[in-house]
Amino acid sequence: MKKTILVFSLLIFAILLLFQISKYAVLSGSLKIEIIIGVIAIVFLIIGIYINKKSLHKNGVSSVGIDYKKISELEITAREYEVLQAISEGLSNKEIGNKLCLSESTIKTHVSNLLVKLNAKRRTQALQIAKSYKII
Amino acid sequence: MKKTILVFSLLIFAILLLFQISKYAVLSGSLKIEIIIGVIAIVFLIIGIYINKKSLHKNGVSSVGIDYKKISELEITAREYEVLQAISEGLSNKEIGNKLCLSESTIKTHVSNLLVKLNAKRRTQALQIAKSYKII
DNA sequence: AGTAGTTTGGTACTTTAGTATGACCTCTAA
DNA sequence: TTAGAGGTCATACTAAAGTACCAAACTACT
Repeated sequence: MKKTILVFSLLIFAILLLFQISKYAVLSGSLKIEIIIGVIAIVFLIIGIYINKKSLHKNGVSSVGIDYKKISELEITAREYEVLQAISEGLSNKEIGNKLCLSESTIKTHVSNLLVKLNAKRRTQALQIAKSYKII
Repeated sequence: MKKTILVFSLLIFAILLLFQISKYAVLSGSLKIEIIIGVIAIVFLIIGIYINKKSLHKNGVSSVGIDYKKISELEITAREYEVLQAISEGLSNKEIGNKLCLSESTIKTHVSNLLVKLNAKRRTQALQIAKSYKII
């Protein structure tokens, strides 16, 4: 948040500076009006692109990162988290067991524990909840 | 494609017009330089935002929205898509039936069709595939 | 009016998921 | 050293999920 404020302050300052420079440059006749307008146009074109990209990142799908704090808050263990990730890949219990070199029983135990910790009734609901918590 | 060329031609013409108007307005002293620069800045800011949005739409799917083209490409019907969305909310077949005022049998039919169309073996896999296609 | 596609629902069945419980092992901190 | 936590696996069970049919009704288009 602080970074955003800093960036915007600098941006506004730069724009004001640009305005003043261009104004005096034109009045003193040291620069042609076409060049000033061209520079202004290019600068604001870039700013427009930048702002748009930012806003898309903000309310977009773009991954923000995983909330590791939440994972430990929910007391989800490393093994359980591995299983959760495998579930999100759409694997069955047997396939997860295969992938992690464990028996299907073990996976079932982990899944059961996960469902309790995530307060879910099904693995699909666990997925939805985990996503809302930003832990996958 | 023709539309794009037309839009760009008009845009370039408008920009050139703007340049000339602003130049003569300043030289004749009928408008203050600050106002001209401000207008130029705003216009190019908007153009920048517009171009960026266009380019995002162009190379693949827009990072924000849903790839509706892909949905129809996969021949997923409206009802099936509703069911797919309900699955992504972590609902069971019975709950989906409840939500859409349909029997569980009907939901099972829709789910089965969805799995075939998405080439998935399980609903969790369907979810993962649907996400990779950006249709949910 | 007939055809194709969608939607809805059913039965009967197999497979997968999930629960409950108990057992054994390993590691770590009190 | 012993209690606790994490991990592993098993059995037995119930509940969902998914498959494979079938059939009727309801569009929309020709």
